[in-house]
Amino acid sequence: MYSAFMTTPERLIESTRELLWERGYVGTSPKAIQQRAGAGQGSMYHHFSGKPDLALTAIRRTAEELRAVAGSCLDSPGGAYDRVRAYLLREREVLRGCPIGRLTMDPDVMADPELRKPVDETLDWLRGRLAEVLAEGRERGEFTAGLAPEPIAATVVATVQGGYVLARAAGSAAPFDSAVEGLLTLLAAFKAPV
Amino acid sequence: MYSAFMTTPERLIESTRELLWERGYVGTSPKAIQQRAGAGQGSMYHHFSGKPDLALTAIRRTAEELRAVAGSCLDSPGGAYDRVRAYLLREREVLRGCPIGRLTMDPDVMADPELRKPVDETLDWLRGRLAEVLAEGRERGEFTAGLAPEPIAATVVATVQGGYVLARAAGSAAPFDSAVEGLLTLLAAFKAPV
DNA sequence: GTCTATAACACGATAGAC
DNA sequence: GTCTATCGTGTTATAGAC
Repeated sequence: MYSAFMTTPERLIESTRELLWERGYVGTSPKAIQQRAGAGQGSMYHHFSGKPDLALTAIRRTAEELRAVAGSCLDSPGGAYDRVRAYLLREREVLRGCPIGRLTMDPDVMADPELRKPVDETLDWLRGRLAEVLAEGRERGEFTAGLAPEPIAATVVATVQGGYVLARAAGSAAPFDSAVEGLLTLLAAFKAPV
Repeated sequence: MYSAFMTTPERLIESTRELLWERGYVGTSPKAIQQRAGAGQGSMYHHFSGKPDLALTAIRRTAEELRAVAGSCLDSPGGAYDRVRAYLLREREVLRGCPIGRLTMDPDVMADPELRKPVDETLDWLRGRLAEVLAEGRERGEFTAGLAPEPIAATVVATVQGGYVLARAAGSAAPFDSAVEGLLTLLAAFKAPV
């Protein structure tokens, strides 16, 4: 239940965002959304055409939020290694998983091009942005020439996404932290000698 | 639909394994299982107590299979780096994702300790086995002393699990292959000079 | 804008005939 | 062992009153 100071559509969107994160698209029913939002059925169908419409709005907002947070880590001043490190070590609710990445395992999301698009674009953007930071670092001589920006960027994003999987399986954030630690020591080997 | 030479329970288990892989636990209904298995409702409830029972049987079998395949890569003769490489490069249906890892995003699987156990144990075993191989390689002088087996093992498994996420989002195996390539170049930097 | 009523169907399971 | 019938509930809406 949300504050009465939020409008009904706003409460519906926020409740959908939470449920998509917790239970995915397949596991989230309109009824559950309505109950969490404290809104009736008529209300939901007045503001949105149905479950897909509401989900699309929710996913887009979550995607934008993720871009903003990741972007602020990667745009920060400082060296390339430290910016990647900041992205990897940023505060996370590890056991909840990634609200965007988890949608890739949802068959109904992947089957709908509209729902799928923001998921694809967000992870693609993230990989691209990381590759830019790494390339910049290499050109500035912070990294050795052997560092290939695109594959390493994919490895960084994959480590985070897979870290969530390991953490959720274990019921503990430890494997996530361990995977990130491992990646950072590997990456540190490519720092050019000062 | 399966061969008539498979027993009914066998067809039910195999059909459940496929559906859990494709749609997850929440997205898989008893009806869908029965239809794919070519079995009636009465048949399913005669051989299994219900959806959780059938799912448990299916998950255990899939977990065992994954252990066997991963184990055969990691137990192969040869150097530690090559064995990890063999695990990373083994044939995979990348776009289908990991049949075990995907279950970590399923709320009903995570909520049931019995269903969750094989998922946890499999990924935990995999991390442990990789750590053993890496530790062995370090002791034999194949890797430099700076390589920490446990964190790197977590990074390896996370890269694979996250690689699936990236591939499914992109609708292409390319990001998976890229992430693995990146990890292998990072790992190669820790090979001791010959 | 929000509410209740209703619909047609799916879910997950049980009962009992065959 | 397998089948159909039935059950109570949930799903995803639409209709129409307020």
